[in-house]
Amino acid sequence: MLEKRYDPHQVEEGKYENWKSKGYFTAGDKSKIPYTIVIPPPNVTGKLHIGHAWDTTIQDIIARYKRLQGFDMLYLPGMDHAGIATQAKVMQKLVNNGIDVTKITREEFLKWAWAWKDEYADNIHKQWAKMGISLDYTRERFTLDEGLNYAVRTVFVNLYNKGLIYQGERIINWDPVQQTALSNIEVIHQDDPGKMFYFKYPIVGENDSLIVATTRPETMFGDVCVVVNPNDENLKKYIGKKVINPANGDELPVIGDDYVEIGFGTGAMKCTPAHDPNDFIIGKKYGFPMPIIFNKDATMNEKCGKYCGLDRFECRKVLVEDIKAAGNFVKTEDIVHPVGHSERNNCVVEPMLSKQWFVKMRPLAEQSLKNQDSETKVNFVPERFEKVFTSWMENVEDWCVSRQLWWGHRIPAYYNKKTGEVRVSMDPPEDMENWDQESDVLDTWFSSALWPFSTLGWPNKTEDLDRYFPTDCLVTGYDIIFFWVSRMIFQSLEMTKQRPFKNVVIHGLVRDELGRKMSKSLGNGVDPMDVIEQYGADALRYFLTTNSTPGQDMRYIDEKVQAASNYLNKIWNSARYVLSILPEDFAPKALDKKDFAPLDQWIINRLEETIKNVTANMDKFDFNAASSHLYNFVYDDFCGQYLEMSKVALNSDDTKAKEITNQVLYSVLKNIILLIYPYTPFIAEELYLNIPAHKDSVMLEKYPLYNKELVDESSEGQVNVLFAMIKDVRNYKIENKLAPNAKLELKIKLKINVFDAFETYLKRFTFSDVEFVDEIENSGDINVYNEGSMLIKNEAGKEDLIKKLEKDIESIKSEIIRCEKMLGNPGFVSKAPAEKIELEKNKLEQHKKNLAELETKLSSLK
RNA sequence: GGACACUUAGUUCAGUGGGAGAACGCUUCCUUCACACGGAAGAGGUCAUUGGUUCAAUCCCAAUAGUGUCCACCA
Repeated sequence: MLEKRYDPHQVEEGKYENWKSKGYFTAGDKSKIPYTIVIPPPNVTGKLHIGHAWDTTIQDIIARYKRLQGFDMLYLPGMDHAGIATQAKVMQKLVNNGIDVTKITREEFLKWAWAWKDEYADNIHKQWAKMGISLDYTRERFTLDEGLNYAVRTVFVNLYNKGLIYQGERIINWDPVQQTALSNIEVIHQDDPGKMFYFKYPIVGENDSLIVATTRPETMFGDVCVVVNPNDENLKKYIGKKVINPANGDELPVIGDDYVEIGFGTGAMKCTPAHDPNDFIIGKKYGFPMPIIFNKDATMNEKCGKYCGLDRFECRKVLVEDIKAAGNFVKTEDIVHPVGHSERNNCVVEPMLSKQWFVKMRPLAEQSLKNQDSETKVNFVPERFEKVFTSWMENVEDWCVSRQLWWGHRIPAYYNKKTGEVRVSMDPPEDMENWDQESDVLDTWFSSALWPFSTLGWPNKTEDLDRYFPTDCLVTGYDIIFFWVSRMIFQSLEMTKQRPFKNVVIHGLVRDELGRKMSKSLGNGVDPMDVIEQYGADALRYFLTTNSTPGQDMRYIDEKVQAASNYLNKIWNSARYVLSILPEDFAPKALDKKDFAPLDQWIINRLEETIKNVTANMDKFDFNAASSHLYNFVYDDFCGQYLEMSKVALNSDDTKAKEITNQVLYSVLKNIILLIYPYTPFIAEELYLNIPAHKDSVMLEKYPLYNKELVDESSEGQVNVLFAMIKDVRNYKIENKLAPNAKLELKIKLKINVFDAFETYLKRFTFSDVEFVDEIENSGDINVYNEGSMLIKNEAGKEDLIKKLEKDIESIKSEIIRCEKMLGNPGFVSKAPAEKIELEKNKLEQHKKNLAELETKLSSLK
């Protein structure tokens, strides 16, 4: 017997471990059609946040839905080593433990990092379990494990041999805190307040000067020339002359290039090829030297004279003061301009000339774009995100993949100690003593990009790869379309000649109650484990997946989780009630619509309709729409109507009616449990295990299928009359200030013969005394229905009743006017579809009929 | 500078080319034998603004305003 109150903790206790130990999460049934989802591997840097909970719950709903539909469901788990983020955290931990990280070796560090990984992986496993994520742990992978390293090396060597990976000296984004290169998308441009400095660059040998503006005076030590537009009437006379760099007194040539925009700024631009991507292009074009003026930690280096050793921002201050003192300062302006920050630690990124490894993106991007025009395109849900992907691909630049870190896949390149020859190969050269391996590792996203196939054993031709790849569905947030989705697509197409997934379901971000992004600095993050502690995993899951439309952001609102919990309590209690009625020897039988009373038929019609709608929306990944169909069915149809009305049959002497009612109650309850199961597996399992004739787990059941054979709408009209009567009686009692259980004298006449079907219901449920008459007296208070009428003898509240009637008549009159206007419009009659016209005609007729009846009633009342 | 999204009830959000919906909140009533984490009844909206397409626009199109997000090397 179920407890009176749904207690999520009691319900959720032990279920996950049971499922897992029984092997229900394990894929591999060859008799079924495979369906594959790989988890977006969370970083081993910390615990899962509410965004992860959303992401994985969507996946789990799909997984549980597909599994119940009879697919061989593979939901593959794993985690990401998250190079920079993890290395930073482990280093911090070592510092906190008093370890001198400057003396530590690569090997020692990696030992610490692996220990860290184990600890955090353990934590994440526990969180997945709490949330009920049905992952196949027999196939769990880590982006840094042996097999994935093999895949990474294979891809690197392959791309290198095709000329799609190269080593080059280019301007990259330098993170001076982590002291590593970053890719473009790891840099966040934000508008920061800053200053534009204007300096005089005196002309050599003349009493004249050029005014040059810059936001980064400290880079002046790397200036190689000043550029003006050759068509600039005011400035072209300076081309060929030399100017003095006010920072260090160097003589710089003035050159002409139409890259510089006339009229922008002062019209003269200083060129620092080693520290600005545009200047780099110019520097290269004219063959200038490219002096690097920063150390790796972004302090000034020896090229900066007395400023050597100063922090870049400190240098800026001092230098500006010195230029002022020398009389070359013109002015400053306060400006707001975009400044690049490291995505990981928010420090200001420094553009810096550096030798790094790059992936040549153009050919790979072209291939990905071309694939979107084919039948095997990746289907974005919602569709609009495809444009985000394609426009990025169209403009993508080469991808800097080398990182100056330890925690990651070490690049399989080797340098010959004597000749300097570079060799890229799967395995180290045989005479390794003569070679040094590249010390850099690869960008974390390089290995993540291979995730959908590397986890299945690629490049080996494994059974799993053959069976489960390409995967069916990837679920992720729109914020990592560039980082991850795009890269999986091009790597997969290049390496496997197949798309990595058929569908990619994009969701938004979880925001706080005020719509703000959750962040550590605001301290407004919500820990899913706290929510589970308070409301249970099922309520959290239900809330997360039913409160937004696909691709849209969502706010975390505590009351809504509470509402979800109330809904589950509602289902719980209805189940408790149904189970309390079913006889001990109850045995489910196949339903046959010829046994149904009109009410039974009605609820079965509603159920089948619900199954159809839920399934259709599940298939579209629209979980909000799917769940609301079920919600309405549970509250309005099942609990609101059928559960109450069926009490009549249950309390009657009609054993046949009782038996059918029991069968219907059982069937509806079981279907509700199965339909809610993907969302809230714990409570579904608990209820399922309490219904008669259950299997060992709800996970062994079959998902409901729409069954047309059970549907019959011929008695809908009768049921609707009944419901309308009940509603009117309730209204009547309220309007007349009668107690809900007050006895009423009613006279009812129905044109269609539903007396047999409803007499008991009418007597038992809503009314206390029902009197049936053949004719309705044209006096007293009368409520009229399409198929009949109901007479209520009434003395009290006559005035209120008249008021209400008048109000109803007003609104129905305006409806009639609307209909008549429409039907009187020649445009409508000639152009609207025939069925629309028919519909309006019927409406008008109905309204007129209702109006006449209301008016009769009103006049009889008066 | 480009691109995308959003603007609907007090709040958070669904939705549809032809009579405006949910949840929460609010008002009134009810502890009646599944559930007061409940039930019944109800109030509350010129669907941002202005044009256009259409027989018909909250919905499609365009512009405007506001909000948010992403992309972008402009000194």
